[in-house]
Amino acid sequence: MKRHTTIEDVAKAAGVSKSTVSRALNNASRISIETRERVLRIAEELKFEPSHIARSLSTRRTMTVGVLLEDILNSFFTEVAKGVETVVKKAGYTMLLTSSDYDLEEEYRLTRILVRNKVDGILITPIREDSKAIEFLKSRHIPFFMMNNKSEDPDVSWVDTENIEGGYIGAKYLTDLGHRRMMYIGSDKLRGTRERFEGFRKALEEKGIPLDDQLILGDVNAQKEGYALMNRFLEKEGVSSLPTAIMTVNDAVAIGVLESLIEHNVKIPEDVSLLGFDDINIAGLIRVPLTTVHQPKFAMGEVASYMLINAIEGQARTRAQQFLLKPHLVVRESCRELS
Amino acid sequence: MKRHTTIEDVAKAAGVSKSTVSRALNNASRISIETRERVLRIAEELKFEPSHIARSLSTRRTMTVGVLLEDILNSFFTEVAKGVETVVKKAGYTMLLTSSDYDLEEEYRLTRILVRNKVDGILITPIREDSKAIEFLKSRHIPFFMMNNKSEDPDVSWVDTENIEGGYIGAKYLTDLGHRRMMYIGSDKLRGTRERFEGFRKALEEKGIPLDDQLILGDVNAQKEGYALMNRFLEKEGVSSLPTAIMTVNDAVAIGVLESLIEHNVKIPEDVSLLGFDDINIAGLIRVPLTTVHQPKFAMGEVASYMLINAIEGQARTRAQQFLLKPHLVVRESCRELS
DNA sequence: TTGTACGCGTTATCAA
DNA sequence: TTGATAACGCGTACAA
Repeated sequence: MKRHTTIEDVAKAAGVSKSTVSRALNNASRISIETRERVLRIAEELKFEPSHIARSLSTRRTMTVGVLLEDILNSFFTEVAKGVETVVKKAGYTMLLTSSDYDLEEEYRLTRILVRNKVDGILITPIREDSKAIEFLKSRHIPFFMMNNKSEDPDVSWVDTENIEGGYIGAKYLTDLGHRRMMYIGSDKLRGTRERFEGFRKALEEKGIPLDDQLILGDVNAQKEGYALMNRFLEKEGVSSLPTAIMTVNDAVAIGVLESLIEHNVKIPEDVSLLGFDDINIAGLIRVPLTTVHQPKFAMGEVASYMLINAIEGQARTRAQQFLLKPHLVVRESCRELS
Repeated sequence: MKRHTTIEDVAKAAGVSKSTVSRALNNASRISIETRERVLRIAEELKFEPSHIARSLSTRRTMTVGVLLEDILNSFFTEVAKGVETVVKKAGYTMLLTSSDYDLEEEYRLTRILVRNKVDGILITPIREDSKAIEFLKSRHIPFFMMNNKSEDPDVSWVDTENIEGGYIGAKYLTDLGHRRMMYIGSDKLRGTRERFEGFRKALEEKGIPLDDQLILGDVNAQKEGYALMNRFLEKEGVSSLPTAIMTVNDAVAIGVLESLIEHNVKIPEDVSLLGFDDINIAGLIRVPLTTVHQPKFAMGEVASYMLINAIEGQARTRAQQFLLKPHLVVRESCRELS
């Protein structure tokens, strides 16, 4: 059974006590330059790596933040994570990344695992703002920050895009192009979708377009699901029952839908206009460059992690904070004007 | 200063000792049903979460595996990670995900952080098979498994695609289409690229096409870099000096290159044929559906993590293992036959 | 400036 | 079936 080198080994090799080694590694003060350098040299020779575990147990700090995303295969989330990583790393923290795949039980399970791991704080894109995971974090007084969702609770901090406005911008663009009969694909279980749909509704109302005529298709979040849903629809209802425009809850779903449409020989945007949401890095490069509503993803990760670390390290009990990010339309080639 | 509930608190509340609580939580044996259920109930009431930190310190196991990727924004790697997550989760482990961004120093730094965190094992897509990070892992006898790379060292376990064959398949396809003057974009610093290029060379040799006529452009791995490189090339050399076909080291780079070409009004595949590598999930959906060499990404993650956990948990000192995965060509629309 | 001794929260060992 | 006690490896008052 091989054991790793401990602080004790270094101490012996240097002929000093554990505390001296510890001071040499952390506390620059209260130690003579000579012994400090000698200890450091010996530690390096022995390839000593201080046990993060033991250190955390002692200091009650782990210097890690847990990041719990909904779908790691959707680059919306990895772009957010990239923003997180940037600021977190600069502050000396490590991020622990996991993904719930939109499964509430899994989200709860992973949250508890993060807490067991004693992360200093948690960044989460919650499936629902009132999920068990959120309740758990609140009751345990774990510093956390919601991303890509909102909460009515004034004690909860979050950063989110103005989804109603985003939905409105997108739908207004479609109605301005002359579309009257549309399909909205998303998940009514998610607040973000509901808000985007609310904006969609608002835009239609303004033009006096009845909502009853619209097709609302739900519970879809991931690319695969969008693909499967559209396949089912086309096989059941046929191409002829397609509306003139489709708005999806995010680009991943839009791409899945696009894939299905192409396989069924539906031309975009000639036969159907397609509008996404998020503006993920690939959106402009897919077969039909996707017109979509841009979300500031990287900034979302930056803001959330910056504020979380503030809360972790802040001495005074700071108030919860909320941030709204502005979306904007990015016009590409997936929508056409109706003649 | 708020403290979390510990095993001690539960013990007091239940009127038993720490050891009994511990047994109730882990060891089903050697404890009476009644006390066990009572303890568990009380633990639940107190929302007790055992400290993973303390447990790890005691058991010398963390039940986490570190996953160190090269580029988290390239979905090749997240697809591999998805494969890892699947088997790792089933075995009760958590994965700790990080990304080096092709930076050797960063790779080394992150490796040491993972070791400090006392992960039970490490899965790594190493930038180089002989990097400091790998040396470090070997010298410290940390169980690890290389993905997406090979090693001559018989003690090192790895899983990789047959890159030479992959490069050959791709280049042969291009030469069969009649291409004679090509451009190869990758990084000669990476073994995978060198191997793929070796296959490229082999295919050209078979047809008697001189290698000297080919343009070899290096150090490019990520989408952004591919985009920047092609921009520089076009601005310096002009569109007229473009070859008839471009082969890239991976799809991410191909997409970046495509982006640049489109902006310069170069038509794919009419003006230039473009061939990728990896077959990432988006490859078939980009503006010009990408003809590419498929790698079994998910399987790569599965094999590596399965074997790593075997090594971690295996009692007998198992030999190092090597796996070669077969690539195959996926023909889409980004290459054309030369008349 | 350095060393001693204790605490962090859990599991493992050995008695009872 | 239970409980007391010693690890696990590090940081840190407090003492020297």
